[in-house]
Amino acid sequence: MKPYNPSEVEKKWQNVWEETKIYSPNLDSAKKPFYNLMMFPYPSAEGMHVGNMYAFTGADIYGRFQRMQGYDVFEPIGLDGFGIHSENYAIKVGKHPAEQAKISEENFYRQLRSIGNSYEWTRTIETYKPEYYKWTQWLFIQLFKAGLAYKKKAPVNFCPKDLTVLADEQVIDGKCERCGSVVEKRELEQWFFKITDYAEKLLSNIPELDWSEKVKVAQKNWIGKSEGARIRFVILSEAKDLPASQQGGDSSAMLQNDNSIEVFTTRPDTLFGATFLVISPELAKKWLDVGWKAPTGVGKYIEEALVKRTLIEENTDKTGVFSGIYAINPVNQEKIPIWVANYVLAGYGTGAIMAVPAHDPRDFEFAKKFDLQVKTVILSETKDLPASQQGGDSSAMSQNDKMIEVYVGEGEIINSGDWNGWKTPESISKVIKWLEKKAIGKREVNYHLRDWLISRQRYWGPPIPMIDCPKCGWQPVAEADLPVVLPELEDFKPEGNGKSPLANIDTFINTKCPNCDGPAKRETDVSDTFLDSAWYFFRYACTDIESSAFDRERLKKWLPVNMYIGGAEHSVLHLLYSRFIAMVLADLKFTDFEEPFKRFYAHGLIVKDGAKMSKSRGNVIIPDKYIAKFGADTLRCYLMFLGPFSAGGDFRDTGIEGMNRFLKRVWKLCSAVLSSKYQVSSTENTKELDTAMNKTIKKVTEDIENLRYNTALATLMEYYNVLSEFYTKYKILDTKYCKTFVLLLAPFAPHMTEELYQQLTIDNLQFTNKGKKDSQSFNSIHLESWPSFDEKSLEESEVNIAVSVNGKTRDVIKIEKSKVESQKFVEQLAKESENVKKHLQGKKILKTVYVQGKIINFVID
RNA sequence: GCCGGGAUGGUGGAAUGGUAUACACGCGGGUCUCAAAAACCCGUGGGCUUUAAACCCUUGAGAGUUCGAGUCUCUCUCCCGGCACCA
Repeated sequence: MKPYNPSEVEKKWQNVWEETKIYSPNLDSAKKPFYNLMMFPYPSAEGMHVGNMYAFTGADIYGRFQRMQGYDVFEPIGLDGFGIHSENYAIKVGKHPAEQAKISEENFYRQLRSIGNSYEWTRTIETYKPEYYKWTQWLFIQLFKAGLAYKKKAPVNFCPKDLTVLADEQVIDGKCERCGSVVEKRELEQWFFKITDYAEKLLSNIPELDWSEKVKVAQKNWIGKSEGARIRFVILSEAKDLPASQQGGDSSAMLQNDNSIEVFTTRPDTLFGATFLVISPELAKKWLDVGWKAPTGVGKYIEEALVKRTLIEENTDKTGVFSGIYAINPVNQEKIPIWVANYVLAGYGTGAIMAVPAHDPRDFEFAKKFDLQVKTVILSETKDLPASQQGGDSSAMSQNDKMIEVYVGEGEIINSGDWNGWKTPESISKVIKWLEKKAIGKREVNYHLRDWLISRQRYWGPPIPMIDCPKCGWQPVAEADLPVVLPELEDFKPEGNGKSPLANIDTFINTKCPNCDGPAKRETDVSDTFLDSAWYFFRYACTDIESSAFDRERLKKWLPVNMYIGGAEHSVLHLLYSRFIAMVLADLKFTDFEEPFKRFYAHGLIVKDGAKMSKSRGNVIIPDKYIAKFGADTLRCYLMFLGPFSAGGDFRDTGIEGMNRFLKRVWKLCSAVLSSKYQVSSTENTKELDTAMNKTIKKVTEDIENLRYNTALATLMEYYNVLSEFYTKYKILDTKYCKTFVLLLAPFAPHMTEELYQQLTIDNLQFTNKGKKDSQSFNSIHLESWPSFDEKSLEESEVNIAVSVNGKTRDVIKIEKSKVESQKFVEQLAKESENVKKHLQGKKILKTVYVQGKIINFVID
């Protein structure tokens, strides 16, 4: 056999696989469907880096393993090429995004082919092609029809560099997720999806997901459920200059007709301790707008606070001003002041809070700064607190503030009339019932999750398929008229005027109303890239269907996705959006499942020299040159051997050579075995080989099932060492050991194992191809059955038993397997060991612990 | 601040409460060669500057549970990731 030449072998088999379509399951007739999905790659112009390859290889190994287990594995691939990132790059290199997309697509697909994954190449998707985004637009329309898409003027995140708005999820630490610019708050009219309608379902479904705890917790925190009460405070009638709110239904704490103000709290049990109210500057501004005559200085403060709000929120200094108005605490009728302060958020709850400085650190800090009353109403359960701290009215905190600290924990309610003696938090619901009875407040649940801001003022995305008619209002484009094709624009750059470049194209804008046929105008914004990727896995299974986005029966067969592998950075963005879309489609009776991903596995990150790979650092590794030098198989194995798949690793050139050596040795051994004339089916000493083989099968199988690829490879190396040693010694090795070896290695190094397997089976007729599929022209290793192991062969005739004295190992003795059950025998043998004798000499054995077949421990005084 | 995950040789890492350091990288020595590369062989946690045996120490620090702890419990230090004025 020829020496190992990866580039030759890899090209050869990649072509054969694609021609014979061995990775293309029949989606309608498949008996055991397995949807193996990896996260939609964004086709960056620089090409695929090793981080991508790491993720894809890990996912592919799992898919290949399942295929050899007898599943009809569907492993699709495509490109998420719409979006700001692609558009910005096109602008940078002075190309049109569509032109750049073509170049990137070609390059990315070439690279994807070179890494040797078992992709279904006949069902690719590119989000920027009309045959795909037609259905993205269709999806938008379904949401609109269901009342889940609406356009509204709201304070939104605006990126001054990308010149577009961003969803909450795309703002990290007040900065643009993409470019890192500090995000501004702007009041703009935008399209939203009502993801908040699904907050409860998104949350309550989490326990049934087979996802890592980390990702589940991240989603849980992002949804951020808080249970509590909405409580009404009457405003003192002296404040006659306050106008009542005209329109009802406003969820914010606008003044109600009966001159009251509402707050949300998770601690209604501390209501007796509420010594003042605080409203957000935004809410105060609304009051001003409807005619509130604020005292001098208050209006100025509000304006200033609002300006500061649009900047970065790094300044957490609490500021505020007394509004001049008082409210009545509904439970004790005390007159308490209303303040306007920057530490209250406008977008959460009612935009107003009741401040309980004794039991909330933020309120405490504020009260301390402005010398406001602090009133303890929860008795601390911590026994060693000074008695002075435990209860009583402590308004004079400024005189002795060391004595008073905030207590946020649980305890007994005190100084609270009827509630005294109740234990919190168990009695919170009791408190709420009490409040409801007296019509002071009612139970309320709030979520951190906001509606998904879906519109973008950019060019490179699917136009939002909506038409604004002066008579009929917003109307969806007729489904028969889809897609709304993205016009080819010369000047596609964003202008930053809050409008998409499409707004300059009269021929695009002017259209007819689908309802009344009168003149109307098209929406000119495009949708967020995250919408493209929120449903692509539906379409993969239905790329051959032209009449609809997907076929219900097809989806029933293939979805939810059996295994989804991707980066943890999408824990809240993509995964949450996809779950939302899947739930909506289920509710609209398009599909039969709510959760799109049964199992999600987050892989680790590949770094270079300890730092995240990035263009700006100049440490991005493109796999091409390594593949050219060592082959994709070597690189695949190297990446998987770095460490646990969930942990990622540091990319280093030196390790690759080691892995290349290993594969070369495997090739060499198989070649030698093949060319040796005397292939015997059994030799004198094959017992140890059988044991090693069966052990290896067991371990590798378990490891791959649990995505422990690094230890699977280590086990294979150990197995190689056994085979190699044997062969060196006897110059003979039955090919079955080699066959098993290449079968186990096949998911990791698909090309070389295919070549070796073909050689090993070429004139070996007694070997039947059990896993053989319908119309294959050759018996690919990748369609073979995964080796099974014989439990009996795992048993060795002799076992090693560690002998320890007081827990310290002093010797290891060999015992015949048949004798391990007799403790007496083992004990006696152990005591005969010279070294053990030495340690037992003159000591009294207090106790002997024997763990069968493993260890015997003598406890001495 | 809250939540989640970590810390093991020179390096990446391995270990259902039962022989810590598997597997590999690197390094050292050797074989082959005029020489080098490749390949192959041997060695490789520390005490320990000869070898072998024995002994002692060693899984971030300290305590505890246990016949026995890298693994379980508590306290602490440091690192990584997420959320963060969400009432």
